[in-house]
Amino acid sequence: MSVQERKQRERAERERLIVATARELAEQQGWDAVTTRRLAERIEYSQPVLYSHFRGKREIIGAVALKGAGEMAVALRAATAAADGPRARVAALARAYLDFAERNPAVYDAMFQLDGGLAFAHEDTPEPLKDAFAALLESLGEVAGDGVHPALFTETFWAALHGLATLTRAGRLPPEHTESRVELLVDRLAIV
Amino acid sequence: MSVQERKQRERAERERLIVATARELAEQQGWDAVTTRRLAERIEYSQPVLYSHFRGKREIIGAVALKGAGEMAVALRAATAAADGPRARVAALARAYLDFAERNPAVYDAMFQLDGGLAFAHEDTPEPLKDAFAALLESLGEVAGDGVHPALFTETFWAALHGLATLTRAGRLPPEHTESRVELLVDRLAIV
DNA sequence: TTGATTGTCTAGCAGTGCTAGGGTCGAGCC
DNA sequence: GGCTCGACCCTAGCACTGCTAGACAATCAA
Repeated sequence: MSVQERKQRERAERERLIVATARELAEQQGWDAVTTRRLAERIEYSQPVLYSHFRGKREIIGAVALKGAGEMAVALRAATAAADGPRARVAALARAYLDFAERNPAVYDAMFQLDGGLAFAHEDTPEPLKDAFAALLESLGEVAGDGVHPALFTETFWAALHGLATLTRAGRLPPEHTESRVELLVDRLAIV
Repeated sequence: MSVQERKQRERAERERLIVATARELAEQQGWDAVTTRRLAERIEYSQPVLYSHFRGKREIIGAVALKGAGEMAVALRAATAAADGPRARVAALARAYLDFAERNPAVYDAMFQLDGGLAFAHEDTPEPLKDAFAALLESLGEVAGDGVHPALFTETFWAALHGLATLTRAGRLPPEHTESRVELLVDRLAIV
């Protein structure tokens, strides 16, 4: 059985390699540059190997998104843990979120912009996605204010951050006053 | 000279046809379905004709975006004109914005999601885009609150709306409580 | 009627995601 | 140790994409 186990390990390792390479390529040259041929060449296998791991390019994007969601959750929790008081936590959360989006644009796109074939806001939503939302909820829930459902408040705040992140990166918003916009958002939306 | 004028008119008419057809196709089957071949077939000309009007697909998307921006500005102004008082105006604006995004998803994508080769937040930003932003500013500027720059407030509010629009349509947010989210946004962000 | 210019189309390029089918190699049995 | 068979992977190819060169036809000025 040890031979089979080794093969399974190697397969899992290769799958990680595919996802990591796709992510790397996307961060370097954008998702358009992530073609199955280029990806195959970088992992030093032929194209069909990709399809033995994933149904298609879409699923590879989905895998990158899941990995990214896990990392984002960690980053958000780390940022909020270091802050004192609800107001500071929310501010830290917002900055950490935008920072993650700016530092990992391709991953962010995979999560929220591209079609990775993932289910959102569903019972069969993958765990990392639920957890990333939970990380938002933990800090945002405590500043929702009376009579406002914490989840609904979180969704709204998240949408605002998402709008800032995407419009800024797409050149629709000048990047200079990002900090002021975040402050405005936190000041007005969060009730401390 | 009348012959040349007629030709020019016909060319302009064909250009409108291209843009309208691209938009129609995109709204019906998504932008992925808008290929140069399909588009050419629908306008009953060969592909190269498209390239005598536009540098490429990207510019066609840009043309659809510009047309859409003009329509959005009209829709927003119509909605706010019918409302009494700053608070009601902002609420009407927000609803009209999300309504436009929902009713014209392909146009909305062309404007804010896809690369149409347009310049944003620049001095050489095309007029329709500036005007759409101006339409937002007209109603949002009056509820920015003391010490907050109207343009910055407008950008932030707009980003929040954009986040709601895109996340909802991409299935990242459940569509049920959109109205509650909008109310929350207006209540907290707008200072009346 | 000719010559030139403008306009359009056919055909093709390099690239895309994805897959069928053949071949190789190694694991497991005698 | 040798053999068989199945898992694995690669070559080659499909139908499609955006875009363009070059041939051809229609229209204009002289």
